[in-house]
Amino acid sequence: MSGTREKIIELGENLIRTKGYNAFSYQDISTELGIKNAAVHYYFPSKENLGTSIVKTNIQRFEEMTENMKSLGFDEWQQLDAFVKIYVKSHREQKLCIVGSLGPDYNTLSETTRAELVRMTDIILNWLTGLLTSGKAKQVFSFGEEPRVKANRIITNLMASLLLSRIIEKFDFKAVYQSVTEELRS
Amino acid sequence: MSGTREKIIELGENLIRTKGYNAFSYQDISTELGIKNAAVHYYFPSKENLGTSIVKTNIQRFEEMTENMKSLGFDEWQQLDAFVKIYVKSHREQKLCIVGSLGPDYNTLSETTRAELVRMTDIILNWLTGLLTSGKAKQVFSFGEEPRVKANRIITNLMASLLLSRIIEKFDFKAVYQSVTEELRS
DNA sequence: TCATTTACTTACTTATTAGTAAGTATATTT
DNA sequence: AAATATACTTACTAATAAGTAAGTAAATGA
Repeated sequence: MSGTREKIIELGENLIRTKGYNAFSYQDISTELGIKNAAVHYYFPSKENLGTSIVKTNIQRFEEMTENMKSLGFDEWQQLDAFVKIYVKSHREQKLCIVGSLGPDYNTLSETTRAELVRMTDIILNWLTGLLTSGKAKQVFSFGEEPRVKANRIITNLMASLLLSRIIEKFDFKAVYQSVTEELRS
Repeated sequence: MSGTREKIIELGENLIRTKGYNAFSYQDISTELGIKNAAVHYYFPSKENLGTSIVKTNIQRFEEMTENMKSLGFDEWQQLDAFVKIYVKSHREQKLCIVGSLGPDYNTLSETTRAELVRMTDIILNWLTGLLTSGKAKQVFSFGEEPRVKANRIITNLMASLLLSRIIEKFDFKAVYQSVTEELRS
């Protein structure tokens, strides 16, 4: 096993998050990996297939992370910090998140890829809502709104800040994510 | 004058905001307008050219709106409401905003289109920052953060909420934009 | 009225795309 | 040792993309 399949998924994800789904081609991947176009089709018969696999991999990664935090007994603040760190890392790597990259192309995606994107977005929003609900109940987080609305506002802050950082060089990404968390302190 | 040029710009904008920049073609436009491919190239020699014109048109529209509000003596709340309404309209039409649509494709855009997108984003962020600064000084808006950071957080809330509304059917867009404004009440 | 500009069409070209069918060398299994 | 599965390559196809050169019909201007 040379791990080509995994490399294709990783490269595909990076391409989606830097150029966008409709701007990358199988050639981009095959050239980078030093293989032929058809070799990519060997693993992923169609682009829709690859797109779906990339989203599925991301879902798995997210679920492993949250389950891991749970089993390690992370408190609400630790979990929130770990979550925010995902976006801080994306920002450092000048990448958008998967949802922010594939969302604008939603209407051009296949039904199966759409379904996975919906599932991923749901999982993230539900997880964060749960975290905020629990943190509010235990009074470790302090905020006035409904947890679901607060979750929506935090995620939109993080997602679109990655986008604006790409456009506006001096966009203060740090100020945004810091105010997101500081606001929750009581 | 048949207004073909204006129709192309309008259609192009709608295509960018529904399918994304790299997913639409001159064929999409020519077919819809009942003209030939080459006719679109007659007005806009290259796609980069069209993209740039679309962003420029949006900048003009935004500046006309803000100048108009100023000359009509709109107060801070009226101006904020008018601004939020742009996104409410986009939401109703199931479209993203131009920045949210072109941002993910930023790395695939030409230098000239990028420059206009940067300019547009700057203009909007500066305008909202100014509005929040003035509203805070007059104590008609109440918020703790720096106006620039608050502006960033409001815009990211609105932009990415359009995106999430596209993915998650039952995404509560209204709850987000209402909490954005209600939060500013003292 | 003649010349020119405007607003296109016709008919291409070149490049790139996703995708496929058939072949091959190397491991792995029986 | 023979059969088979794995991981590809070679060599394409068909579709679509952006873009162009040359032509045309109608309106406008001198």
